[in-house]
Amino acid sequence: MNDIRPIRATSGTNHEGTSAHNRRVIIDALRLNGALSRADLARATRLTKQTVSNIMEELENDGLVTSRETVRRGRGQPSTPYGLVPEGAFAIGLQIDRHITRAIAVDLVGNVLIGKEANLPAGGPATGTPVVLQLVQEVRTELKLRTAQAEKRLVGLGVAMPGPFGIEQDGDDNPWMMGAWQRFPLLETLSAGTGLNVTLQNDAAACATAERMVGAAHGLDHAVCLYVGYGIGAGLILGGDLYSGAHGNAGEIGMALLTAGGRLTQLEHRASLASLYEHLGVDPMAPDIYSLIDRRAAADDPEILAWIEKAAIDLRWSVHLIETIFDPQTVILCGGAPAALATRLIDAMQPLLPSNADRADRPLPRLQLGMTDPWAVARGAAAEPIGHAFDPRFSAILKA
Amino acid sequence: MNDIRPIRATSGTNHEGTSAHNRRVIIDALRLNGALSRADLARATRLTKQTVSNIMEELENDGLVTSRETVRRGRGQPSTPYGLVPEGAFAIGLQIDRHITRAIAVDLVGNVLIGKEANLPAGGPATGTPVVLQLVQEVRTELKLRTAQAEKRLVGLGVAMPGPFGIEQDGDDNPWMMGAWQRFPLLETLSAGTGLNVTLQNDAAACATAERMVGAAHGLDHAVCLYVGYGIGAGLILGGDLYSGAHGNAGEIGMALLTAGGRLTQLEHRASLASLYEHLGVDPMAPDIYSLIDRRAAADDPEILAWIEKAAIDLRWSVHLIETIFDPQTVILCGGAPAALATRLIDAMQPLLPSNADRADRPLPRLQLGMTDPWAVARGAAAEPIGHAFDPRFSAILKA
DNA sequence: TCTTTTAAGTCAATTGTCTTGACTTATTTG
DNA sequence: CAAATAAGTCAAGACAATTGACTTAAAAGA
Repeated sequence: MNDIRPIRATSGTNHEGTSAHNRRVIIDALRLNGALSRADLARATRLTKQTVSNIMEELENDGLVTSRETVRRGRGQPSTPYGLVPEGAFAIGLQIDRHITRAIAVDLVGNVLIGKEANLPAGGPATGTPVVLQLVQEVRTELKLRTAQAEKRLVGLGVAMPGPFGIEQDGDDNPWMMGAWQRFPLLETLSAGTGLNVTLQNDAAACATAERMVGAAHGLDHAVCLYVGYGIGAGLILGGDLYSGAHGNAGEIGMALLTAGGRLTQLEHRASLASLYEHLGVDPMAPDIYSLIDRRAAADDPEILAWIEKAAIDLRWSVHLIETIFDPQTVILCGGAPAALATRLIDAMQPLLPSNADRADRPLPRLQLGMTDPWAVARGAAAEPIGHAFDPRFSAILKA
Repeated sequence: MNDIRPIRATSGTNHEGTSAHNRRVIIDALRLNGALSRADLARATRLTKQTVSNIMEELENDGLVTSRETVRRGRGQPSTPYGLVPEGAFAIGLQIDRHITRAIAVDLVGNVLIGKEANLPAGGPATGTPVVLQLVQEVRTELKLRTAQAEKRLVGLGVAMPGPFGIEQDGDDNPWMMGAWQRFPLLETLSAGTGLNVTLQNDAAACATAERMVGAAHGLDHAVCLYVGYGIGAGLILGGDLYSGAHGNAGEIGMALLTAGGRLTQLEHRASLASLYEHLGVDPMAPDIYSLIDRRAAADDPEILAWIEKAAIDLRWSVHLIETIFDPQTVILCGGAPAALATRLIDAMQPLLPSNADRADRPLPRLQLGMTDPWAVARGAAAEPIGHAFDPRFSAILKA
């Protein structure tokens, strides 16, 4: 009698879904192509001139776009391009790493306005959460002082930290593995502490998000970011969207197993900054380690070069694996590695292993260098709420 | 002056996109849950009762749904469930393999109505295309005889064959690698030869499509089908959709490199029916090879068991890799391997390697058995046009 | 048995959003 | 200076979902 089976279904949509989608499509087109006239937008989106005009008027009233100088392009009435207003929206990005946390404020077009960092005390979330909340608060306050409208145009707080999430791991007691943070109800805590919409992704995914919004993956539908940081992971842009898997752990290739020296080991143990620090015998906790590595790499320090040679073998394999499995348009090396190290790694990885990605008509290189500054992860974290609020996506048309 | 840069943008949508989406959502809900009343559908899709009623009337007129016996569920007017009409749509699926081709006809709910197979002569597309077209024509003719409406309800021809596509490979002259087929303009030829909409996917993707429509991946958003056939590949259901990559070659894990016996080799060389045939010294061209292997496996033939032991090592690694990289809800072993072999493979793969997929709250097993009959690939090929025509997808709301 | 409650489903009017076609404006071309 | 071309607006129309009142049919309770 009481048939309470849950019914599975996709949500339907209605006029508002249509309208929301079309707004996003227009914002996206302006982000990808720069300023465009209403007529250009109508052609590109296949909407009618009139529809575009109506939406543009709305967007202008909402402070998201403004008109630029008219341009004459041959016959006919000159067109009036419209461009995104950077101050149309803001987001805060937060990176939580092993011994450091960084918070930044970005605007609608991805400019970094403010960046602050702080040391994270040992002791996990119990002692770390107040530090993190304090840092976010500082950035938020400064943003408020700079731009009066910022507070009400703040679309969310994006958080990035190393994964995997929700797994009981071996060596979970090792503070470097961040197990305590990974099992902590971070979203709820930060949401309650800030009153903002909070989202979480792993650091590789955050890098991919950043590359997609303003970097080498801009406008690409299929790209994989190979993130080399303290750990190693892949951020996946598949079909135009970030892919996170069923539990947010997709792309954790650091945990992929490979046979090296006759025994099965994790990729992470062979090619990551952690393995470099170990190789060099330096303390990963040292505050200036990033610039130290950068300097030594730039000076072609033989110890570093030796590690690069070794790591390149496994990274070459990783690129081959990524190309074979994902069939992307390009692979982007990005993230926590200093620029001098990253460029040398890429050089050492040449020639890449033959793969399905060898095609005569490639418009993009198989492997390219992405962002390598220490703030890249935070930028990606900040890009997530912006993208969530403004990018065209299937779920955005569906009813709540 | 002449600024002819192409403008990149997502397409907008309008009322028809909305309506098309809502129709698809309803059909999808009926496929996933079986017959549902209009009120149930309204709740599940978040559409209003009235909207659902309007759409149901349309769908009934189009012959896609019919009412069932009314059911009393407590107080209130009894509800009238509606279910999909199997004869509402048909599709033809075509598998092209190394020495054999199979064509089937399926209906809207995935029933296989007709299946025919033929030997493919050596010589590639030049000699094979007429055979393939003939086979499709036979199935189509028989379908027409059985169901008067079938011809005008035929939504397309789905083709599946081994990948990768569009690559110049080593050993391309080897007829077993099907290089000539892979570079042949198959879509155009079949489209011209049949007048149908034709789509192409690799055999692993086809299996995943079949598992999604009527098999173990039914209703799952994140599932990977590990296809073990003459080659080995992965069919990827990511975020509710089949993922094919930038060039249709995503999931070609057979070409992934691993170190075995001290040297780098492809997974395909270690664990695939090709490697089994080689191990057994049998001719892969033998017409009854499938049942031969099935019988020998069922009888626990020691040579087969030896191969299974060896292949299980690499397949365990594959499952670990898939879980690590895709973070799916489940992995499904499916495809061209006979049932007796597949079940023994799964047993031999236990225990699986520890991975991110080890979670206390798993609702599904990490590895399960999917379809293993020789027709699975053709079924998946046939499922593609049906899914394309009736499943909710982002691209279906966009303007042409 | 009769009334009330509850739920399915319909009817008719309304609303929100895109589309259509005619029109205006501004520029280049000949 | 007229014709051609393109950007952009105006006002009416079309389409599809929504709303709220209504009808129908069954169960529950008095």
